[in-house]
Amino acid sequence: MNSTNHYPDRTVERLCTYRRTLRRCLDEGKPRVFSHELAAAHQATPAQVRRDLMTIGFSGSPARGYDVAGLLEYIGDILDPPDGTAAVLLGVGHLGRALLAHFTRDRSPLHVAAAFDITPEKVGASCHGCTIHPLDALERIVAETHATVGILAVPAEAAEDMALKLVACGVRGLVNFAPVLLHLPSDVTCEDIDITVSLEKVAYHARHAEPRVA
Amino acid sequence: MNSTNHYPDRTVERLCTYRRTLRRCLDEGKPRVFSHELAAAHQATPAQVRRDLMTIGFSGSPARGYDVAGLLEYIGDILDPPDGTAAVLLGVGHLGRALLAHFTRDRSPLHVAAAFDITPEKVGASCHGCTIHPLDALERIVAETHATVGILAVPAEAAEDMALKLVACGVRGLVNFAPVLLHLPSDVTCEDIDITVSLEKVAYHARHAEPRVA
DNA sequence: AGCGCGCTGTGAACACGGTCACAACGTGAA
DNA sequence: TTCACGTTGTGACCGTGTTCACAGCGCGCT
Repeated sequence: MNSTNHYPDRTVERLCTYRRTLRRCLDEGKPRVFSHELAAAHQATPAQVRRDLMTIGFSGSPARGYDVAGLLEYIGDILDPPDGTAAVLLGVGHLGRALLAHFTRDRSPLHVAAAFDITPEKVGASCHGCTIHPLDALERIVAETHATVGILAVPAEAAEDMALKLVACGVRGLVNFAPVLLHLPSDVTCEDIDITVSLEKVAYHARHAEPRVA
Repeated sequence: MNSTNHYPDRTVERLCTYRRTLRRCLDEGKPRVFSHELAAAHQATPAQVRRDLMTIGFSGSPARGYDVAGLLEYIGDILDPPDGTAAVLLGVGHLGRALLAHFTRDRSPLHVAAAFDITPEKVGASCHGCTIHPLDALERIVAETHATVGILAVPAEAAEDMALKLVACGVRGLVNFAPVLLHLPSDVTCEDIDITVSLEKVAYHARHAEPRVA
């Protein structure tokens, strides 16, 4: 378990979602959870949950389960940098606005620090509490806000350009909503969210599902 | 290769994206492609592409590659029902509106046939060319439009309820944007798109990426 | 016509994540 | 104090998806 190249992607993903359940437990005043409870709240088996917690090195106690507050903090230490994570949004179209609305509502250790758009008449305006900046302010604002991730909500044609601009500013993580593959340096992490593909996949599976299994 | 339970999810996903590249080839008047060209346009190796095409039973010719038009049609026969796929959208908030805008622009064999919302003042209005219906019209309209997939863009608290309503109407595929796990019958396919988790994952990986690899 | 290059098709090996099954152990009851 | 139950921690196993490596083959060049 060296310092670079940490935990597997799938495990990290589940950690993010375990947190939600743990927070709910905390809200409900539930001090301890069992692996099977966490498993039920996710798409997982108890063994999977235990394996994940083993992977990150968190121990529970037999017959009493895992300490909710302790686990929550432990996961937080893994996922969150001490000073929170700042993101910048590129492209304030329909999707960009929806994302801004989402992240101003959503309570999470992540916040969108600034938004950018090329359209001159959008620049200077504010959307869901976030000021829209011109593109040429990107480098300055990324530096000022210490943003480490970028959200690409721009048209497909502009996506790669914008991605490279972000990378040039030092951003090393991207979430890309444009339906194109971005060619990026290997030290940049990119998560593609392709709504059309997701829908087509689901439509396919829905057509070919067996009538009934369980 | 029985009729139910078809191709692996990952393969289907790549087929969706291969189509994009193939359409672009067609637009450019390129009649044939090699596996390494398709691979370069995706996150894949040439062997992966050949394996996918082998899986679906499409043959190319050595030294000339794959026929673009033929492959495009072949994939279309696999992915698209003969009469297209209709989807319904539940929840016309910020995200719902962005999705409507997206799908009225995007040319694909998929279209959003109707939108639904509980808010009385939204009902009856039209958004990006799509009429917003009241929830109690769901069953009728799903039947009329032969919608097979549902898009959930509702708050987390309402998601499971809405999902079950859709399933009761005969919908067997869901795309869920709400940050909760839906408990559904096993013959229903559900794809979760969780933007917060994606961002947290990317932020994590960005923090732990090795400084440079290739 | 013959040759060589470069592509496809595919069995075999590999890697990874997920699951099983069980030993170890703490807790609560008797 | 002792016992039995239920849960954790984990080595071994398994299945799936990806990659390797090479045989087979068609095209274009000479």
